[in-house]
Amino acid sequence: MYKVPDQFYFRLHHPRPRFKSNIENVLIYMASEIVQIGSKPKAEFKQRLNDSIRMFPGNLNSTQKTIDNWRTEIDALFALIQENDQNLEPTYRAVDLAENQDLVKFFKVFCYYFQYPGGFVKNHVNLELINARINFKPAQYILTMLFEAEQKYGIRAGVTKAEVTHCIFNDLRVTRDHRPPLDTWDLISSHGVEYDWTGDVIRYAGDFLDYLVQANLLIRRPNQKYYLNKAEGAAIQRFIKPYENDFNYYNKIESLIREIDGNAFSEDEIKRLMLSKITDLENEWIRYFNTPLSDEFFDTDVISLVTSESTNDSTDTIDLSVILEEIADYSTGNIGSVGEAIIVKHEVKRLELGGRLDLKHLVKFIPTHFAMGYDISSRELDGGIRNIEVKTTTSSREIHFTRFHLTPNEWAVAESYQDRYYVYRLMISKESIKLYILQNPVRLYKEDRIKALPRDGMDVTFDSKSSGFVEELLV
DNA sequence: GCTACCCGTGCC
DNA sequence: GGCACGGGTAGC
Repeated sequence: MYKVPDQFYFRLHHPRPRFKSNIENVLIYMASEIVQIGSKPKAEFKQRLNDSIRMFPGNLNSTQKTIDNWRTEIDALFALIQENDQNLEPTYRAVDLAENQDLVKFFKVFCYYFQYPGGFVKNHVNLELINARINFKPAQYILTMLFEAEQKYGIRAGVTKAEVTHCIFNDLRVTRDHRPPLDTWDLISSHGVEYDWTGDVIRYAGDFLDYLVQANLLIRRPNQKYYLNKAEGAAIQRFIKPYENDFNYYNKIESLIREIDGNAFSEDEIKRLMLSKITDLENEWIRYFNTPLSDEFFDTDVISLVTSESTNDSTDTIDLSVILEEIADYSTGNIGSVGEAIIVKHEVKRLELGGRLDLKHLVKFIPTHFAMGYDISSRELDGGIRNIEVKTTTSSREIHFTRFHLTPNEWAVAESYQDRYYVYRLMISKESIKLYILQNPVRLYKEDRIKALPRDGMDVTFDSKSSGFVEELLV
């Protein structure tokens, strides 16, 4: 059994995600609820968020303890809430996730910013990391290692959770001394030794590798190894390059260190000063974690997502690449415009199959700046108008619970067009593209078939499993 | 005393 | 073996 030599052993840790198998649904739910609550005094904010968590399917009978744990741990890890004066409020990241529902992008950004030391662990833990001189960005290190190994040896380089745990995460020669990634690869590939695979030991590195999969940067094969996702070459290069901005604890505490060096403080005083400085950095960390990145930097490239090597052997999924070839012109757009392009194709096909070739040319995309309250003007088979608002989500795995936001204008337009107004909910994942069609959302709401909460328009929630709105995508 | 990550334990 | 509940417990 391989063990890191004692003098180099330092076990890294981050808050443990609950709901691991359901993380996409929980994250969108939490972000949406946090945005819905808005800016509120601390106690009220916490209470309202607890109430929301309690309403999440399966939580009705959980103890208060579990509810509190959800609230604090999800926020600690993903930085969805920030302090502002005496209030708590949603962060930019929470708003972006709630509104755009681009989970792949969310995880890319998360992995990009994730580092040790980092604001997601308690201050005294960060102090230990700083005292140990740890300075480690796991996404950058892992992606660089796999990329360089592939370049040098011309192979497909894959790693297991256990290898990443014992040869990268828990070894100061990497996390403190920045051993060249290729050297680490050589070590891993030459080892031929057993590793400790038991639960908690490999949990943290394992979770992080899974986040890289959610970000579409790695793929996990049935042999339990993680490989670079060839379809995301450009994004991977962004992780490998030096960062555009950085959150360097060591630079930020430099002046304090100088002050300590110049004075005869006791050990307790030094610890207190350091902890207080790290506490001060906490809000700055949340702001750093929420720095918006330019769209072309991280917006999900839908082509890359669906042309990724599949992680299962299912053969009954539709051939997504065929669909995407047809909309190749849009491949650099954000997920919203790709979704709209897919729906234009879908509508043309629907009219064709309905024998109305004469109406095809009337399917039109309406640019957002016209503020019509819908994205696409299409036709019914009887020639009547069908106005369509497209709402798109991406994630690595399929998600089942879904919500979307309609602006005040969209909701008002929906109300006036009634049965002529449709919401096309398009959910793009590595495994499939699913389309849910909601005709006349205002009526569905009045008939209690969907839920909607007013917030600068309406937050609409429906359950894709039980509501029966699913429609086959025709492209 | 309370809060919020930490992580043992037991379920699936 | 993976995963989450909810008790543990350090630090505020």
